[in-house]
Amino acid sequence: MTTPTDLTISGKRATLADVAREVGLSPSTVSRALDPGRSSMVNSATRERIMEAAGRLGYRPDVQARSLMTGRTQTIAVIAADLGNTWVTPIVHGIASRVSVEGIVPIIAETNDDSAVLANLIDHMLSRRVDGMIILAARLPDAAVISSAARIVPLVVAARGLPAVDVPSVTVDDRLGGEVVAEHFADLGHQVVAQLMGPPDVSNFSLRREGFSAAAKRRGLRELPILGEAALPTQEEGRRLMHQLLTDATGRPTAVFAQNDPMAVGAIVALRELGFAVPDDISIAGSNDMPLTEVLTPGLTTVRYPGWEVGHAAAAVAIRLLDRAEHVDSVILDPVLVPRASTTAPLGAATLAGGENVD
Amino acid sequence: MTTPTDLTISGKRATLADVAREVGLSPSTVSRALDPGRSSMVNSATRERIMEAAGRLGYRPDVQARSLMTGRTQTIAVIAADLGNTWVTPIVHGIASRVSVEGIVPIIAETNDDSAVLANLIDHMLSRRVDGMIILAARLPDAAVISSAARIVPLVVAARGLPAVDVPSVTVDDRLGGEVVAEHFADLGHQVVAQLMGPPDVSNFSLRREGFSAAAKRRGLRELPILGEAALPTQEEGRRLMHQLLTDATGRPTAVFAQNDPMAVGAIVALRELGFAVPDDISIAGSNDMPLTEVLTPGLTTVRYPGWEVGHAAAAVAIRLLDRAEHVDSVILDPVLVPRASTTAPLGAATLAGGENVD
DNA sequence: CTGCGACCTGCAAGCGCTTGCAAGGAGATG
DNA sequence: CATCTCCTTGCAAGCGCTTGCAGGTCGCAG
Repeated sequence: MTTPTDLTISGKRATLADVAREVGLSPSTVSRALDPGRSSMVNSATRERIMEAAGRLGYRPDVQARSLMTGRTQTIAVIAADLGNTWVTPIVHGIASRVSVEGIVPIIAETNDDSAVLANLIDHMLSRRVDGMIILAARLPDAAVISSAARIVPLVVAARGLPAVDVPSVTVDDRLGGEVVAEHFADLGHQVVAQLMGPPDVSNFSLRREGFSAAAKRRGLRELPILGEAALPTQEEGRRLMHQLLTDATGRPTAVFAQNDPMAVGAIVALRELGFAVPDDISIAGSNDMPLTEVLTPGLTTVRYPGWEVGHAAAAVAIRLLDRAEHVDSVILDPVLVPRASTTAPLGAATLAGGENVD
Repeated sequence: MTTPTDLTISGKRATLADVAREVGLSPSTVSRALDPGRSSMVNSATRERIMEAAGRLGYRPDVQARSLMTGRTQTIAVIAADLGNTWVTPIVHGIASRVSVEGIVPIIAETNDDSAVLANLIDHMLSRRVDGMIILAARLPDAAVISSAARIVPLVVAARGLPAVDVPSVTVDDRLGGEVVAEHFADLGHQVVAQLMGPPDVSNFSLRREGFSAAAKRRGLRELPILGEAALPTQEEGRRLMHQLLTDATGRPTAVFAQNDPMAVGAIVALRELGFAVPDDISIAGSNDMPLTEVLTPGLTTVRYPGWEVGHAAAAVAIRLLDRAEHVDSVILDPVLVPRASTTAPLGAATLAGGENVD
């Protein structure tokens, strides 16, 4: 370090003025010389001197101060319901990947699914003058809050569509996700099927239900009525619903669609407890393609949820928005079925007896 | 909205001066009235008027501008190697939880394990005047870079200790993590054990190795020599190493410690391919307690890695640091063994089907 | 020799907020 | 009634940077 100034933690950093003084020029000139966009305005010899001095003093532009003038902070807020949710991570990852190439950096916060917190957070982020905002919510956030925020700052909703509000969103076609599972069951030759329903106020689940039911009907499958809903889309609830289904249903399905992977795992656990074999007695499919689902026994048939892509696309939309695009269309990505060992063609009815005597 | 001003996207937001004008006071007074810490300086009646006007105008303080004066941006940088890594997520989550209660918000970025990128990112974050920095790296980051950054900004390294550099860190005792597995094997009565080694330049793995070997020796177990190392700590590499172990080793272990869960899964896959039963022929333990390891068949014995706690503690250390604490001690958290079905007492030599006669 | 761009550089006015200091007024005190 | 204090409020000077505008120099054509 050739820096003459104190480098301790409290030592002041070099400012534009320091550099200017060092080379005997005005701050304006230094400012221009250091900005690649305007450095052509300054004599190249001077520019050299300035850059040399800047380097020597360890000058680093102050992004805060700059943004005060320019109005851009080069930050984007990412507001998630719960960072602990497995589906959130890849989305955040995708966002970070996309924005980082623009020199924009994501600021993250979580709402814990509390809409008051969400409103506060939006407010806080506006205070921070973020250039854009991406909201990641499973449940429907307060539409009024969202749309009023959208009027102030470029905003995109990811993972969750917002019907009837003119805010661009990036979602996965959950309806299609349900359909492909039903199609898969039909292709395998199943006739009687059922769903294990997640919390219905989360659109992802209700859309999967719709898609599954519609495709099942189209393919002439008999779908047993949905007996109950999971309070949370967890393994425990999946297990509970599977028990309920086998106890109370008016018929027995040969294939069951659990609306996410943890619930599917719970369903498999339940079946095992009751002495049924998966997939021989009952096929099970889940959704999301969580890590390790492939190595479960049996490997879980599931629907891959392209989280990274959602994040990437959401960031791209946000960027287009803050580049003053008038209107940007929402993006809908396709989920894709990943068939594995937990689904297979149904055996004859005979083998379905209480579970003993398979094979 | 009673706001008379334009609310379109380009409309200016209300500033302190606007509020001051509205109530006919100076900006200074308004500033004081709105800061809970100094609002006692202003007459309570005036304060009421100010707050009312602020609310009416939809005034929101500009954090950027404020930080220009105060020198604090209320942000903390979180620099991770790769947001896609499963162990990173809970740490980030823990960090967010801790800092949010201080009104601090995390800014995240990833290095892709590239130390040039790391240096740039640190620079960039300094430009943004972050109040503190938390570095999450699996591999040893350049110590010079780290320690010079630490001189400028409160910095803590998480998940990874930094020997010989005076920078506080928050880590999990990986050595102990290895020990508890060896102890567990010994308690079950195993005599011949082995490890599947992860990339040795990642300290977590080399420490696990040390711990395991030391404890094994202490308990009188025979540990087969480590034949090779994983290029990456993945399932595929775990599978490869397990094959290699059974082919080349001078003896056959009855229990194997795979240094993380994906490798353990790979090991199980390999054993299944070779016709060995887990845990009856060979017990397998992993490390990290990833989601779903519990429902694998067999449930995977593993070592729980307290990621959320690491993040939380790292944030706490950082906060103490930026509150001008002179020196803050590093934190070391204890991993804990989660015994499940993939480990059991060894059977007699006779039952070791594929293997002729170990023991 | 005058005039006119082209090219560089500096001035000064902010961006929206904080804060040390001083000033004004109202009570309180001797 | 003069003096002192406490309580409120305003002034003004920034924090570190950008930017419209003006001023200066120089080369060159008229």
